[in-house]
Amino acid sequence: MPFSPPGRYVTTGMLADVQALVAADGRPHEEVAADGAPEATDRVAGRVMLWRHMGKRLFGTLQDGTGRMQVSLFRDEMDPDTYRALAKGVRMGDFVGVEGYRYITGKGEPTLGAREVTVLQRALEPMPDKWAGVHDADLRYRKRYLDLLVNPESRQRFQVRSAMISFIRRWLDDQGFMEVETPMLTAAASGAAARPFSTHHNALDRDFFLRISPETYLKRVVAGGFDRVYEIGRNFRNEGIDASHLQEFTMLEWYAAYWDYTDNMEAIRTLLTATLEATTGSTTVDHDGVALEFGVQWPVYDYRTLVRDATGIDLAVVRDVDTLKAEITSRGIADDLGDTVSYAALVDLLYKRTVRPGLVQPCFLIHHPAELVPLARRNDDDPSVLDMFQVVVAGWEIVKAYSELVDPIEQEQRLLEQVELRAAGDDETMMMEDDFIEAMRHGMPPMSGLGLGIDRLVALATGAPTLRDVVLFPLLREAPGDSAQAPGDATPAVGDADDAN
RNA sequence: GCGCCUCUAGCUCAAUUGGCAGAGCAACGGACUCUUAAUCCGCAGGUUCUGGGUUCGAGUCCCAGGGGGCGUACCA
Repeated sequence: MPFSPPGRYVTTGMLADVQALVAADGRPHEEVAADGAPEATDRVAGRVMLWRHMGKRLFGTLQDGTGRMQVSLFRDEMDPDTYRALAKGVRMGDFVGVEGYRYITGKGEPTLGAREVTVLQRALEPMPDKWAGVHDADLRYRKRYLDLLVNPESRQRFQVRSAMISFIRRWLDDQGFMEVETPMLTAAASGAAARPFSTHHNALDRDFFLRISPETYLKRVVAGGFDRVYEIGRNFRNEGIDASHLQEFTMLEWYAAYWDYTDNMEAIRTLLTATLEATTGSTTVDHDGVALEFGVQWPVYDYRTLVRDATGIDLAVVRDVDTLKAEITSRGIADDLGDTVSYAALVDLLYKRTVRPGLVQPCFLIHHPAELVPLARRNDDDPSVLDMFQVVVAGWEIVKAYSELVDPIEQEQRLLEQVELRAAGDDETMMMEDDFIEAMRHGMPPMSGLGLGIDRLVALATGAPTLRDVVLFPLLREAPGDSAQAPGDATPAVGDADDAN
């Protein structure tokens, strides 16, 4: 059967909306038909999910972004040849438009009785099993369109994701924050302790890094006079993959002049509870059968106290690499620490092994040792710790924030210490950024910034066991036999390639 | 990176101790006037991830490689 699909199909509404209208009408078919040939009142379009052919009558189920709705075709109500062609020619997966009249079937199903059916586009490949769907994780990630089509819980995760980001944007806008964009291709990877991806700019014949954090650029923006700014965007870190880590992940960072970290503690608690309430309808999140309660005051834990209670190691006393290394190994917390050269890396390892897994309910973790973050402001009463906090939930860090270091002299000194560590073999230190120091020398107001891992928040809120389930197309290895080139391998064709777009 | 598990038809899964590779759904042909995963009849569908090995005989056992999952290490 030859179909000639049109490029456009005007509907009178989305499926869920039309279905509600039909249900509200509520007239059985006999009643509608008693008045003679019923007039078409609605036009809908969607993908054919079911097509049940019963001789002189057939029922189809269409699906669009709002839901599903049943349509029916009667041979007696249209040209028999057309009916036959549609009954035989339409397959699951095809897109069709249906113009028809409203009625309720004997079983109570709101249905659009077709006067005219338009095939909008055929599907040449078969749909996944209509009942079993797609379960294979590999297939779900590589062919996400099939996953979204047949797995409602996957659909819903991405709807929640979108709603959360949208809500967060509005909230920040309402608080007087301005959304800005800063470079992803940068000369120095800064703002976090992580290994970067590197790439090459041909015309400049120079290597660049994909940003691991927008932090130092956002501070430059604040220095420029925009007192409250935020950016929602991708960060890239050249690290391993697991349930709570992705190579590219979406981060919200904001900076507010004249705030300190305590202002951010209050702000993030307000924002997160409001976001959960608005997008999931509750401030309680189920996590493997444990109810995570966001709607209360979150406990505040002192970092070094927790580490001391969990391990017996007092980081206020143990201040150098070698002693700490000895303490860790002698207590059997870790054995192979031979290549770890920085105090910060050891502290971090200690905390992640012993403390973090026990932090299940939402909590604030504050006053990390000063060595951990070279961009954070020291505490006035105890300069060996930072005015900093993290929000930890279910063993996942979803927020990191601190009062910012805005003293250029101290900043330069602390970045120099990072450079020395790098020279000693720690490849996850920050790089020196002279331009950032210079910006600070021109003057920066006191401020506090905050970073929120959007993917993790969405995964927690939707019960997704892994971040790959809340990212549409997570990075995977090349599929066997896949001829597509990875983006990094793309070679421009001969000639000008710059007028694409 | 390392360790463990896994890969069978388009999809979801079977296949006894190593003994003829199967089912449901989808597809294809047909029947059917109220279906809801419609039902019924028929038909077809395979490099059992790839390559090697052991064996009279391998989906099954062994070796190497690839994809995926989980754990672990690094990171948020």
